Amino acid sequence: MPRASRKATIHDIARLSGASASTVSAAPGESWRERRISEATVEAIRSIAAAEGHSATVQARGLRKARSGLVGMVIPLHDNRFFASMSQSFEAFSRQRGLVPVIAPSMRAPQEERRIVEPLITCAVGYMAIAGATDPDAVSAMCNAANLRHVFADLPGRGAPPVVPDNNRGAADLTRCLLTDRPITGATCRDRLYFIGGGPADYASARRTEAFRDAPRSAMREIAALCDRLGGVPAGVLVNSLTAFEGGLGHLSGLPPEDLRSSVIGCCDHDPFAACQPFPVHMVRQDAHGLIREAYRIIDQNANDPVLRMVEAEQIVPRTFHDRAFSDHG
Amino acid sequence: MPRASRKATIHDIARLSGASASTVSAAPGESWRERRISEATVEAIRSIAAAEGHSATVQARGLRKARSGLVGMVIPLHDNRFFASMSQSFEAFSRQRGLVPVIAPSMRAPQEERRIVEPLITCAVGYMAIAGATDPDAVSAMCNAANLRHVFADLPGRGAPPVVPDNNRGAADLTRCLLTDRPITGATCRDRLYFIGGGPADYASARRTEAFRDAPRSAMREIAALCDRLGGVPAGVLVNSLTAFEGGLGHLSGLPPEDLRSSVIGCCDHDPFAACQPFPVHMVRQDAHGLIREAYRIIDQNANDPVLRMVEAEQIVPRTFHDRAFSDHG
DNA sequence: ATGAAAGCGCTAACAA
DNA sequence: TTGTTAGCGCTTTCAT
Repeated sequence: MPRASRKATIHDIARLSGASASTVSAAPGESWRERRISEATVEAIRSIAAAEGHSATVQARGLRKARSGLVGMVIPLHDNRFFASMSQSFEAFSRQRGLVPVIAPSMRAPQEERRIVEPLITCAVGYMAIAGATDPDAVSAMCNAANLRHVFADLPGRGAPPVVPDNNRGAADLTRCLLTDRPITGATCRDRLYFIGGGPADYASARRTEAFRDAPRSAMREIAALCDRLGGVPAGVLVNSLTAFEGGLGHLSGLPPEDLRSSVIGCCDHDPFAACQPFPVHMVRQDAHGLIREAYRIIDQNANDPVLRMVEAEQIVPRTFHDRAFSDHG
Repeated sequence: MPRASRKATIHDIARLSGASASTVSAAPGESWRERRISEATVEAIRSIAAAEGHSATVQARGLRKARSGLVGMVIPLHDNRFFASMSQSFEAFSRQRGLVPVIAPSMRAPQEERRIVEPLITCAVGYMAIAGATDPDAVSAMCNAANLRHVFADLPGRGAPPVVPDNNRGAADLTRCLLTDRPITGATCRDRLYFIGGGPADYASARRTEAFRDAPRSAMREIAALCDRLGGVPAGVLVNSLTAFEGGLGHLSGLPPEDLRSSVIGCCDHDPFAACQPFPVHMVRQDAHGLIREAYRIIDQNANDPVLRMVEAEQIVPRTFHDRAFSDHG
């Protein structure tokens, strides 16, 4: 089924059209206007180029113009709701600008992160977005050495503009919702709000792969121990992440339903199925699209100040999972 | 913070090391052996190249060798568990071979699919994997015109080797599990097994974006109508996809728990949270990694026969969601 | 054991 | 309004 063994070049098109190579070169884009080439010539060239299936080779053009037409993005992994949403948005914004995005997963390992950034740099990407960086300073150093503009998303760095979700705000809103749902007096130990699955240390350590993998189990132990100590499920439980929430469910779903009746459960991350429990679950959906929109705004503006940009998250009220499609992160 | 304005070239390194450009060119790889360059010279060049932060520009090398070092993959969208797993695997296999993967989402639209394939071709990708193709024949035509090897995954095409999940086998296994759980006599209409959320037509039409988005709602209507007609939840419900399952839950979770006690529910797709319901759920997890492994086997073997390769799916028994980490797709 | 030189396909001055 | 020319940075014969 294969056909042509060698692709046509502008010289072939030049020969076929009777024009010169440079005229052919100018035809596809808009530069023929400045070069004052007649529209007729351009049309003629375009049509025979189309017939021959010619299109400028990215390598040659890139070599000449010192730009590859590629833009890079680093994410911890594809196989994750949040980062996949970011990929999807980055794709859309990039294509919209006529650029081809190269998205590479770092696997949450600083070493791998550096290994991933290097080929992106030698690919001559125009700029780079780094999401969930484990070693932002190292990445910044590499980018700066190559004079490459970059932004950080989700996890901040000091070497380039960072866009982060407003986690404090999100958690605060969530807490307020929980309190509205079930006024908490704090009269007894059980009548309080507890936070499960990571604290301040999470930023630096628990985001690493191994800890990440173990998060469900450890959250399950954590919540089981808490309930055991208190003699029942506390009035409010706020779970840090979906992974932890999964573990939390491991304990909570084994309990008789009436044990949960007077408790409110919340999670700082969102998943439509996770939201669908026999008890109400308050969730916060991170705005991955907004994060990337903001990142692209920085890129478009050519900003490079390291001021933190916050993007607000969205409150998800309990049991609304069927109001929106599973894949609808719009 | 930016530093060097222009990247060092082999000529710079040549000048600095006292060697010639061609010698510098041979140093990084293995070709210096055939060229009988002394190991000492190579080491010297390598060290000063490293010091200068030099690495061969992909554009120039690609132009010269007519290969870009890129490999392409087309997926319907990033923001989906199944396809994200495929991306993740494709990444790993590609990097393992020293190639940079470019993964582009087609949004399940044939027109977009063609728009996406074109830049990949002009990027001179070495080969291409197309997952969930909506118009495989058009893609094959484009690839063949560019003499580009390619394989299809998930959805087959006739123009290149296809790797597909063994859906029939998966559904059959699932059905057997359901029947084991709750022997179905078929004595009454309710005492039967029903299939929700798509039939044979799904392959061609319902996979389209619009239908995809509407799937939860339509599945919810479908199952509600069924239960209404039968006067209750049937003995067995097999749901086609996660999106449909989400809609199904919209109905089922509103029912009193005892209404579901004598029914078995199954889904042809898998999600750890979806599996965590107040009633047992049988699920099938597609082997995205296996699909890509097989696709890469085809690429490595340079095969191009259009014989269907099947990859088996994995049975997920009810309520095991906390046995594995959320992100652990092994 | 190494250097010189000729391009890969394209674009942008500079001519005409 | 268009053609000619000189490279972009690298690899690869072919000559030393």
